Amino acid sequence: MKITARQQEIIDFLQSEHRQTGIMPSTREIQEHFGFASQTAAVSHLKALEKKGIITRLEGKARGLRFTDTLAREPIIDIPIYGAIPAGYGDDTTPESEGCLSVDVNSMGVSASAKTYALRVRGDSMINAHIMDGDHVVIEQKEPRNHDVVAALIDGETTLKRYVKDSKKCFLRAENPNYPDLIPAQELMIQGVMVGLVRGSNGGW
Amino acid sequence: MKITARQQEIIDFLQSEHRQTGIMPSTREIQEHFGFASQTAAVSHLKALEKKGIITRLEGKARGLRFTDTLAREPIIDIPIYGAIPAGYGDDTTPESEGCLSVDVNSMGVSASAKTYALRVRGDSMINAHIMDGDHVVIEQKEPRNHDVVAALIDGETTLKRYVKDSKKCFLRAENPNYPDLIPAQELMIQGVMVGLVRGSNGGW
DNA sequence: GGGAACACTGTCATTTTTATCAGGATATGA
DNA sequence: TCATATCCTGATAAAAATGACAGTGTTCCC
Repeated sequence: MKITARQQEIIDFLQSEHRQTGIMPSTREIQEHFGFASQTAAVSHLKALEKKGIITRLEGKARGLRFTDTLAREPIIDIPIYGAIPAGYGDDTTPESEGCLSVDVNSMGVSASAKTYALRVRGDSMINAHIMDGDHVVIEQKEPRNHDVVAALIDGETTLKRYVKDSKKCFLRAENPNYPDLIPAQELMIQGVMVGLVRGSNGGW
Repeated sequence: MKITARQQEIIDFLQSEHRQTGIMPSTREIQEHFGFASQTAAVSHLKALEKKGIITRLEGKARGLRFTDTLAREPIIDIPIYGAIPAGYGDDTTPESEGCLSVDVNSMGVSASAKTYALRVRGDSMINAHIMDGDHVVIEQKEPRNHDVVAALIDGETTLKRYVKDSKKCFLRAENPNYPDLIPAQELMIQGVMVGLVRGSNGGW
């Protein structure tokens, strides 16, 4: 089953309309766009596309169109990006967001229900964990396990550290020899565990 | 302007319907779901939500509803993930995709029109560029500039290397002392330039 | 106590949209 | 050559959906 040139034009139109307006075009709008004298032309094209599995139609519903693979795509979560997390975080107050990072749950490996946020990394204290200045790390609010990378609140600023647990105590360690090692974890507030990282060409690397 | 409990219920319904069906519910469907005796109740709720800026309505259009912030979110591009890229790539043949990486254009910094694909990194030949085994790197098909990280085809396998240009020649260099340095670039096919990186908790790090 | 937003009922006109029936013309593969 | 798919016209019925008008209470704030 191949898609004909005309059918591809229809698909492109559906896609661009949906991107721009947020809703699918009606058969009449398709008709007008292509200059069909009859609205039936649009209908039969949609039928053909449905038969080929490109679109799914919900019968009896206005604009009841959907790209079949759109639902197949993993759901996308919007992760808010915070530059720095204020001290009182967690107590209902929503810190200022510097933007949004939208990724599908599959490629990041976080569940959609998890409480996550992203942090813009400043400095190179975690360079040996291959986390660079300008990277965005995705933090999930949960209990850290040994050797997890965690976001911790130190002196009012959030920094990334390696969480290390020996037989007795818990420590936080920077992954850079230039930074002081081993900070007792008891005195600190651990805000979450790193579960992902996004590096972009605009992220300065 | 606060959202009332009832209005939040409406929002939740719109959202869940849109997720499930791909299209927005009509006023009648809202009416039926909440058990309103009158369809006007649904209409006035939508008006209230529009006034508060939650949704945008396209008047005179069936199911002409959209969450205002959905369009504010940067458009999302679907980047196909390839494990290994066959030799003849570029000649119309679409290599097998191992899945999809969906990211908004802003956080990655790639334009939606650019030809991009993602590659799962194997090995640690670029560890000093802080690219780890299991990472997904986003490759854009364009001409490399000096010191760009590029995807190159060597012996039928795609590998990442640093592109270095001195006064006379172009070389490819691994970012790991254990790997052989300096491969003449002329003999190789450079497939694209790294523009982004995604590391997930399922990506083994 | 008055005004305003909220959360509805009930009715009705109008527009928007789907859907189907009956064709015509032109390809393309068995 | 016959069947089948493509890509259309033209007309018409029916359904889906919006939109507007006139009300009824309630709550909350000034």
